[in-house]
Amino acid sequence: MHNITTINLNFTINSGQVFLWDKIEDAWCGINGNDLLVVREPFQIVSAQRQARHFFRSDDNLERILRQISKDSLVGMAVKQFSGLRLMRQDPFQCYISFICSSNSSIRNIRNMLKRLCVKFGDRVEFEDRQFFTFPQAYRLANATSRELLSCGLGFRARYVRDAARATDSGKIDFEYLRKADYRSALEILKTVLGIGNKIADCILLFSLDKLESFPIDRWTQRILQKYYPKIFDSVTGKSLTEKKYMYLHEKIVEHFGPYAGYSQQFLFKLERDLNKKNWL
DNA sequence: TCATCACCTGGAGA
DNA sequence: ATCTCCAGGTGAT
Repeated sequence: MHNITTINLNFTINSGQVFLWDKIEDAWCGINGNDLLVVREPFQIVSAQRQARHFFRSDDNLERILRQISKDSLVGMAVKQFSGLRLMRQDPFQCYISFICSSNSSIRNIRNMLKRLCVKFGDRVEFEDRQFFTFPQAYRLANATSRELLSCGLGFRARYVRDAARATDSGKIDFEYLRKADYRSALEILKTVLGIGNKIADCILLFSLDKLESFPIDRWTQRILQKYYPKIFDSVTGKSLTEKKYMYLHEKIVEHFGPYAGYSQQFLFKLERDLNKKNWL
């Protein structure tokens, strides 16, 4: 049960990384790009499940990472409390669009927007007599009309989504290039897309492009830093996070939490949201 | 460079 | 029921 290879799907899926997952009977079903993933608990990664291994980042040296981030005592506590919580390696395009949609919205609402995009622009797949819709290809969203996007409830994000899809479709944004690029360069490139600022860029980098030093700083993360680390992160006081402040904070964060700060963030985020009884999916 | 403010929408809380 | 408020931010002034 406390084997380090055992994944707790409930913790993992309900930690704000993904939006298109549903628990159906005893299985968790999720959309990842063009794939439908179906997993059941207790879930243990075995070598044969190549796709699942990749998705759940089983290539990470988890023992080393958890040891490293547990040097911080609060993170260490969260690692024990949420044993089995993992970072996922999502389809980059889906992750990119998902977090662009997350802007000034709630998890429930984000999920609704994305589901409607899948139904309207994705492909229908069947599994065990149930219907699912995969995530749209970039060209489908790039060619969508604003009326169609608005009908999915995107609101002011419709323009962002269409422009972002066009950037991918035209090759201006190349995820495999970004995956190989260093953290800072990749961040700057993502931020050239309308609707992507520091926070959303960090989410995309952490959840789909293997940048484990990313530490998205949002309302919750700010709150966590202020509440538990008032001395170290005393610069989080103001409401607005300016560009300079964000960069400075990120430096301090990596200095304190280490090169796997992204994993730390995931445990802390889960801890604080649960503590405040916030809903997930 | 920094602080304010508007922004679509729908769910939760009063 | 009806209304207000706000939600994992960003872009424009």
